[in-house]
Amino acid sequence: MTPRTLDHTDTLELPVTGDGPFDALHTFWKPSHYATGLEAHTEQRSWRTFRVGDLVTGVRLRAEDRTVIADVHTDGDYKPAHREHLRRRIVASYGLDEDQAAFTELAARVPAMREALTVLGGMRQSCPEDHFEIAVIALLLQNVTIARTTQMTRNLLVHYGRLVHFDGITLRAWFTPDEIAQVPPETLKERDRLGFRAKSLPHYAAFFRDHSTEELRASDDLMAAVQEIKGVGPYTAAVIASHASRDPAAFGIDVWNRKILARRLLDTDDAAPDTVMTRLHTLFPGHAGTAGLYLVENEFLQAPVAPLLAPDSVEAWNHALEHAEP
DNA sequence: GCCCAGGCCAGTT
DNA sequence: AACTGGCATGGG
Repeated sequence: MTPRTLDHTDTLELPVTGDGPFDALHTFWKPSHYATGLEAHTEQRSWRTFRVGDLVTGVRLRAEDRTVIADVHTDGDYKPAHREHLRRRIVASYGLDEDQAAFTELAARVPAMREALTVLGGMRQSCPEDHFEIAVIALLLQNVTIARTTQMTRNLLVHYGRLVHFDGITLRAWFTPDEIAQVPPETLKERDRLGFRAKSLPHYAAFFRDHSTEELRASDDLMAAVQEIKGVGPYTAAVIASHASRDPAAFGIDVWNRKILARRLLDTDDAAPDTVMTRLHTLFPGHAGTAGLYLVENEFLQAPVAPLLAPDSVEAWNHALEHAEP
């Protein structure tokens, strides 16, 4: 499959206005995140695709001190509205305007958080996905191993996403709700191997097609609103709230991070979800999500799920994506 | 075979 | 309200 080439069309300089330190590497790249092909990271720079309305954009990100420099690549008619949309999206996705002082103050008083804070201080939540995209990712995480989540993600992106090339890197890009809403559940089940999720994805697509990001951001109870979608429960709703809406208090607990938090906060191999959540909210009132993020990422720092790319392995990365079998 | 994965729903107590 | 079985699929 030959990727569509995106040309350099803009450069955005985005100051980090939130207080406290800024850890660019661990803000752009999360050691615990599985490989999607939507983003690639080296020590010095990151690449990521964004759907901006009708446009597919490819962005190279790097930081110079407290300024994030985003080199934008597109293949379509890039207008001032696209530029403004993308600027807001990147600032929000990486929390460049968020204050961290409240969390840092709480965290400094909790011994179990000391190591994570030392190693990752200045890391912000990262969610380049919009509400629809992160909802789909959470759906694909439900009750399966990461290997199968990765398989399903690849199937969907190969069949319904885009393949693009810019600044020397090849990446996949998301499908929009419109682009996938009409795919029949049988196809999602049989061709894309989604299993019982095949019935849910069309409901997700229809909901996010009919409710804009702006509308959802304004919702006074987002978690309740998205749980109206068939296939969205407490876990998926919390992932959407903590990631896409950046609610620092929301944390999606699953069998995986539950064990990590039980060990770090309760000194036991495992515990009931309620026990873990109560402990997390008690230790970090209003910031349970941020606290969970720090503890989980610290856990994966030494053995990342999708490691950083060495600069000389970009060729192999591109080849793998361009020759992926559906 | 059997068990379990970075859950959710519908049907029972 | 709180519990339970079933749901798809693939890997150990």
